[in-house]
Amino acid sequence: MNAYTEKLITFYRSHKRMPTYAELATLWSFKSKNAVFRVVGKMVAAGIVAKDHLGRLVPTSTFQETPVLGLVKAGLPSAIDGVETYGIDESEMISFDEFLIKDRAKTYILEVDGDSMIDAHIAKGDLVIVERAEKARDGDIVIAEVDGEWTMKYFREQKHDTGPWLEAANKNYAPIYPEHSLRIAAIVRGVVRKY
Amino acid sequence: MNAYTEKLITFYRSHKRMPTYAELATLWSFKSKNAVFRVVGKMVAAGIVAKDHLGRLVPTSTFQETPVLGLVKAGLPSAIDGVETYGIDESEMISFDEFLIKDRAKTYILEVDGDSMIDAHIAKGDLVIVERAEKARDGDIVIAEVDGEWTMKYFREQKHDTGPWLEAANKNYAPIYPEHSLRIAAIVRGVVRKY
DNA sequence: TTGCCTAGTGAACGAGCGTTCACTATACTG
DNA sequence: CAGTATAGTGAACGCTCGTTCACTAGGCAA
Repeated sequence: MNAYTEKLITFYRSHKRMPTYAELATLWSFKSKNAVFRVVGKMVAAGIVAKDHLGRLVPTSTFQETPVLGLVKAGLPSAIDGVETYGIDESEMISFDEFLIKDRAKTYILEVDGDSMIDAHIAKGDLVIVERAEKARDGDIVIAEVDGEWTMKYFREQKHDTGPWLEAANKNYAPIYPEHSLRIAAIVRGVVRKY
Repeated sequence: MNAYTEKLITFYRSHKRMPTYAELATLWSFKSKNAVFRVVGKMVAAGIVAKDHLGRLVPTSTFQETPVLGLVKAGLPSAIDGVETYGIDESEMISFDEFLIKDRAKTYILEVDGDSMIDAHIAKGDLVIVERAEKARDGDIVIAEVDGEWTMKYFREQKHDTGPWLEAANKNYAPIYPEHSLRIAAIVRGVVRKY
């Protein structure tokens, strides 16, 4: 991660687009676009950036991602070295948006209220990433309408005579055996909590 | 969210840059760039996209974000309507990357191992977003090196004669009163879990 | 010293950019 | 029916784009 790359990424993150060669000349303190042209050429060769079908720069994965350093408890020594020394070149990088969302058109966020899924470590105030779906598999955490009321629970397929039912992750809540209707609206794909 | 906007956002997400007017003409099935020019003009007026200091299109918040529909348990009726009807125009939108990360240069991701923070609903396999820091405040969840070992715990300031100490969120783990050293490496800012 | 590589300058190129203008066809208004 | 918006076409504009070429200065090897 050299100085050129750093400034380029900073530009991209603040402007939400790639700079032109003229802008890069200013950014990198070159007086000629040709100097920029050759530095960019090396970056492309190194896979730091990519080029469009007609010359324009396109960001690679590096630009929106955050380094994953390792386990918090096991194998930490070398990982935590990274925290101190900025030695992030070899670590994995992820973007939360890409990590959490598979099908954008079907994905929504809901804020959690209540404690019925607390034993699954989904607490009040957490955000859940849900994906619209009509069907779920046993064990999925689903957003469902059961007998006219909406709720988030574990989906249980069969095992009870009356067909699919719902189970809370909290022993204070009884299982829900739908009387009239059970309609799946979405499946929970992830949980996010911020402090 | 009309058809023009949808196609534009799709283009941006797959190409990671804004299209040119010529590309938009193809995308929107116009034969003239002028038709594009006027549609874009209305979009800019409506705040859907923005323009650069020299004409080029720049994405707004809409482009990388996901709609937040509402609470899972309370006030759900209207919110869940959104899930079904795509009526997402009025809902809040967030980008996880922007939501979770304040200072990119100081932020890293760690994978959680062990169950010492389980009562804080941070389980094995979760990812924690941490921000490098030397100091923490009472109650923060920190990544720290205590007497040569790395751990994730609640940071407790004073209250014990020997100075700051660490507390697990699991009654099976005893509090940690550092004998020689307690060094804060990072503060936990968020948790992410994927199913 | 000579020769060669590297890094940078500065001018020039065609192509594609966003934008403007003149014009056409359709639809709504009185 | 004429009159006026509205939406689209197609050609043209100046400007900036990425790229190329010719040239200069410094460093290193033979």
